[in-house]
Amino acid sequence: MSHSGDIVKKLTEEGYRLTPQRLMTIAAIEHSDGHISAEEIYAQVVAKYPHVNISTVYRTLELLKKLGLVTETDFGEGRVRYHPVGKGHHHHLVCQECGSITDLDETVLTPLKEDLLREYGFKADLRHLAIFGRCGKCGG
Amino acid sequence: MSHSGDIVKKLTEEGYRLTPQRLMTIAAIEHSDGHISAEEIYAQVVAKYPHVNISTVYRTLELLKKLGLVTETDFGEGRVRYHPVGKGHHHHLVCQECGSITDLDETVLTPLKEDLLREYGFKADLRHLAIFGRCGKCGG
DNA sequence: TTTGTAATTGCGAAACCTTGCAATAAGCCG
DNA sequence: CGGCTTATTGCAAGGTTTCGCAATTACAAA
Repeated sequence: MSHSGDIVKKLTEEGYRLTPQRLMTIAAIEHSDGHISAEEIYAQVVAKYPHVNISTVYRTLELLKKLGLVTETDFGEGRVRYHPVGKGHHHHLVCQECGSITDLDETVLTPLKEDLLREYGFKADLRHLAIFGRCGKCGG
Repeated sequence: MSHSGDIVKKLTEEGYRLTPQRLMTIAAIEHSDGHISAEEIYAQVVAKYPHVNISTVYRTLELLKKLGLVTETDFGEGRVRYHPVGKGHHHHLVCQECGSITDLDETVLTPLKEDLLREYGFKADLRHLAIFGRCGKCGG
């Protein structure tokens, strides 16, 4: 299982420095509901360290993505949201008509992932996907 | 089958005005190899109408998307690419290690689409997807 | 604890895309 | 063909994200 601190531990193991900016960014992600934007993270970090720059938050997010510690999902809002991998994976059905969002278990994409691996030798990174379309209510 | 002019025809039918800016944008998309960026479209339009603004290109692209005439694909380059629907659908496997791109027939996603429709009544719009991961050569 | 070094940050600028608003012009109607 | 209406455009400003560079600082080693 995972708990708060996993991300910090991994960073240390990999030899990355634990700066206050990184620790605050990580805390914001881990204490969020799991779908937090860079701007929201930045707001929390600035509350404690007013001189911090938002580009540092973006750089931390990029690092955590690279290490596979957070996933990035585009809900079509004009900005991207972040989720700690330790909190589990899932996907979202986003209705382009009414904007409703339905959560989806990650197993829905397992057959596709296996297909791509078998047919193309490709290891797809499908951990937190937003799929756009029309929900049942809005029909087609 | 489809040919150049389909998009213009559809716009007329739907009551949209055929401005030179729109016609040039459409021509650029239709004469492209099928994966053209807004900036590239803009460069072609400006060559003929130097006073045109890039926001007009973006607005035309948004309109064509809404009408289902072009698809938008994010190859992870920091900008999005456009493709005329008339030229057929396909998907891409994008390797995050070496950057290689493998084309994929759209049928690969048919089972997933049917699944989502059956289980959730959701009509997924999966016409031109970029799937990220690692290709066979780069392994994991 | 102090020093050294290289990773990290802050800053400013820039790239990509969107939006509000006033000016323009496409297409309809006479 | 000429005027009318309103969709469309250009412009300018703003939002999100990235990047180069010089200054800072975390951590290792003395």
